Amino acid sequence: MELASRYSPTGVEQKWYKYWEDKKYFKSVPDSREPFTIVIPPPNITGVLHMGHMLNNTIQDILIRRARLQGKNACWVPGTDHASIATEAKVVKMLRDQGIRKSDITREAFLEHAFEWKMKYGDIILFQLRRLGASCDWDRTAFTMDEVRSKSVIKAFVDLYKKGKLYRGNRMIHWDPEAKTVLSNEEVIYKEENAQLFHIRYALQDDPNISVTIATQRPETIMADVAIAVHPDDPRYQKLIGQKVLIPLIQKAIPIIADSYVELEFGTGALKVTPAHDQNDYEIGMRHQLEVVDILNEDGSLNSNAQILIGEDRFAARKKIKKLLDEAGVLVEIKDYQTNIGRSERTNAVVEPRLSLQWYVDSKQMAAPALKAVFENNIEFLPENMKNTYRHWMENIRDWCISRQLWWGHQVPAYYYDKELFVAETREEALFEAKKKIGESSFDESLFIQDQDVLDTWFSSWIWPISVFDGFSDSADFKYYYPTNVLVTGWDIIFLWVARMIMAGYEWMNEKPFHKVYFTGMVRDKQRRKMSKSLGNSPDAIALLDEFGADGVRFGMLSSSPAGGDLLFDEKLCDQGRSFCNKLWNAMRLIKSWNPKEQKTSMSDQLVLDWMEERIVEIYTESDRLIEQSKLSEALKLIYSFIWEDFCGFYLEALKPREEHFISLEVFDKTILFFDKICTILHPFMPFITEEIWHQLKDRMEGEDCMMSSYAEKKTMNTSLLDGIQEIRNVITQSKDLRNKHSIKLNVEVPLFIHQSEQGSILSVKGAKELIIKMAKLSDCTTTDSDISNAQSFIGLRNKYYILLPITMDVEQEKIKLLEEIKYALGFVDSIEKKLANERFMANAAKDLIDKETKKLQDGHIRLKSLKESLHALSIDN
RNA sequence: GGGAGAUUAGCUCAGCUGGUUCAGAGCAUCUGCCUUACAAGCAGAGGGUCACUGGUUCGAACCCAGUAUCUCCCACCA
Repeated sequence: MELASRYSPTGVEQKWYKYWEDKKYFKSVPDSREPFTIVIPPPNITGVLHMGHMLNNTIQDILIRRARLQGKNACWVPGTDHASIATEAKVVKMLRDQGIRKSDITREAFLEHAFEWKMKYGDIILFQLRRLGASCDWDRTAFTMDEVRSKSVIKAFVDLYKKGKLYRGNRMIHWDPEAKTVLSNEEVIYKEENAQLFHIRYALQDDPNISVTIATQRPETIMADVAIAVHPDDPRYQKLIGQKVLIPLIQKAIPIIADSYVELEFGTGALKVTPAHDQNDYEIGMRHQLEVVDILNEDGSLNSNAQILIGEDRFAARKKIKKLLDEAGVLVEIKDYQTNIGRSERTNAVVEPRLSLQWYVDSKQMAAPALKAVFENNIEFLPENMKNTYRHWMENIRDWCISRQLWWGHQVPAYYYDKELFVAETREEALFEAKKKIGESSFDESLFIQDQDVLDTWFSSWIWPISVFDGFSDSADFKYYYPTNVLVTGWDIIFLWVARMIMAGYEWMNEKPFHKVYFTGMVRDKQRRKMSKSLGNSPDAIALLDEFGADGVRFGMLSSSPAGGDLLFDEKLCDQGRSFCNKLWNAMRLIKSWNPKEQKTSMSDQLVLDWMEERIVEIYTESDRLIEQSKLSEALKLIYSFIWEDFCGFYLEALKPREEHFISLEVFDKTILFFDKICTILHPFMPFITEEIWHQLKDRMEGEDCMMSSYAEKKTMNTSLLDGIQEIRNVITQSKDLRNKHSIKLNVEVPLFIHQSEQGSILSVKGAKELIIKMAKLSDCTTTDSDISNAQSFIGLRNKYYILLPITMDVEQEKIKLLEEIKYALGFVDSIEKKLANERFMANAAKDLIDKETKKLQDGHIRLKSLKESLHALSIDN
């Protein structure tokens, strides 16, 4: 069977994914093994796979596959988030396209549409994750609004309420006029934007000739003004305090008050006080017992309290009122300035401060154990500096507004009868309580109504590590899998999600939800811009998978992605991943072309085999250590260069039969064994190609799959062998380089001489000679006791080497080269001698280090001597 | 306003507890090669005052102080 010279992931990836799934390799049930658990950060059902997901889930898959190879009971729980605001917006739009308005249908009808939408689109992203190779236990797929998760949410709410950690409060909140719901602080994104500052003149009620000029960015709210505030010490306004001014256009009289909140320097030093539409104004209003005039509707349009411009949207109203004020002659000036504007994370609408009655979680007491856990390193953060961010937020935590004026979500399990409030897990329970309190006889059930709001999406996410295992029902799964091992997520949701999960873990289970949090960076484009739909700079994830294959993309995502650091995505990296697949593929093709035969393994082959055996142990140990430290990209880079340089570049080249394809049985078998191990080591990173090669290499028994193989056993390493090969490779490179520099083609075979030193030479290693001759394309390789003056030379670890090239020597050039090397060697020796002569160094340095330095000094002296001899010989001969 | 981090090759970044075979990798560049697995390849090469200034130390890319530039987070004044 002829294999193409290029690896094609198409078909191969689908084949193996199905194979693994059919064999139920992703499935996990509690058993006696050690569990290794990850819960997925549930993607929104409105989402399609983007770069952030790919990065995130690649990392999770690597960790979970590695755990599986280590023999642990690996369990990766997938699922989706109902994404209250985002989904509701999508469904509203879908209905609008069908000519249906949300306001025209009932809550039940709307939810029916919404569930229908979810059924149709909600799991798309989970299928896209399969393309990436994600080895989730799909049987466990959870959804934040499915039965178990919904029950958990309600339980959590009722429990908190009973513990007195939930309350309703009438406060200034952030209102999203587009989604028509309240938002939590964390859902508002502030950004500096260009705005205008309007200076408007308010005339005194008693004397139209005197006026006060205020500065505002929102002139459309002047009708909601209830006072003008000035600083009590401001000399400009001293006489006016206590008097009244008229609001322009509507001529409403409002008092001038003094409040030290006002800054003298800003604007005109006079502040219009609008309690209904500004947090700080609200507080001023409270202090001065001012009324609250709300002139905005929930959609951001002006209501009848405004008296003018009723029904106009706030931004349209701003334009219009500007004209009106100008015509009235009260618009003094307009200044451009920059200010922070808060926008809704989901709809991007400018948020509106608004006074409203909402449900809150009393967060302060919950924060304490959550903060402690992280600072005592009971929960590890990666990168560590995220701890500071976390602490700052935790120490200044504000109560969490959890109610939302939406339909899609978990309806607040609170019920009202007249003015009485009943909170219970079911309507029946609440009803029972209500009747008990009110009295059965006078009870009118039609007056018994449930709270119309739903809960913040994050109120279901924060118990996700608990609810996916049905932890509130004390399940066996929960006991086995919780706490989970690691959470992999972006740092942008550290407050929205991570911090709250930790709080929830301690609140209900008195145990952390995960041991470690691996924060990934944001995926950015080459210009460092965050990838976003609106910029159009985000590549289509599926198209990428099609083009480069999942393994290629996984390689690309990971190869430049340290924890926490942002990833500058470049398709080139995926291309490099694809090339790597091709390299592996061709290594396999080479091995498959060999004809194993009963013959003795040559000495040089034996040397290479022994070396590779050591090298694999070394690479496994080192890469394992890196993964343990969560340095995944470094681990991958290490494995990559090992495979490319050592395995393909040296090992296979060294063993490759020159003309015939015959090879000794031992070499053949061992090579396959090595390749097996390499596949296993690489598998977590690039699962598809490794499984494919695994099966191409030889016929496997049932269940003998790369995904379920086991890691190489750790052994102590023979470092002298590793050093020996390093010297051999050095000699080979230098020999080739010298020929290259002198334009001697590689197929011109030339002799190499090794100057014997007291420690002998590399040729004392069995097989070294043959190996050097073969790899460096030499005619011969022998030792010598004297200097070869007409040859090109180079210095190895301990020996000097001469390569005899068919050229005439440039003596002067050679001398300069030697002098430079001598200079360096002198400095080197000198610095070590100084170091060793230093009492403080000898007293403080570890013994290991001193030994190492002593050895370095010896080597240095040998080199120096050899160099000097060469220079001497060169001078005498010429 | 408060806080965190960064500054190393043309670009993107490694460099763990200070120790001159550690100043590294990948990409890019240059030179030579279609050498029987791979041109998505092979053999090589060049390139850095480790932001700046001091200090600690026998020794500093690494520790300390200051300066400059940049990034991010939090809080927010109309």
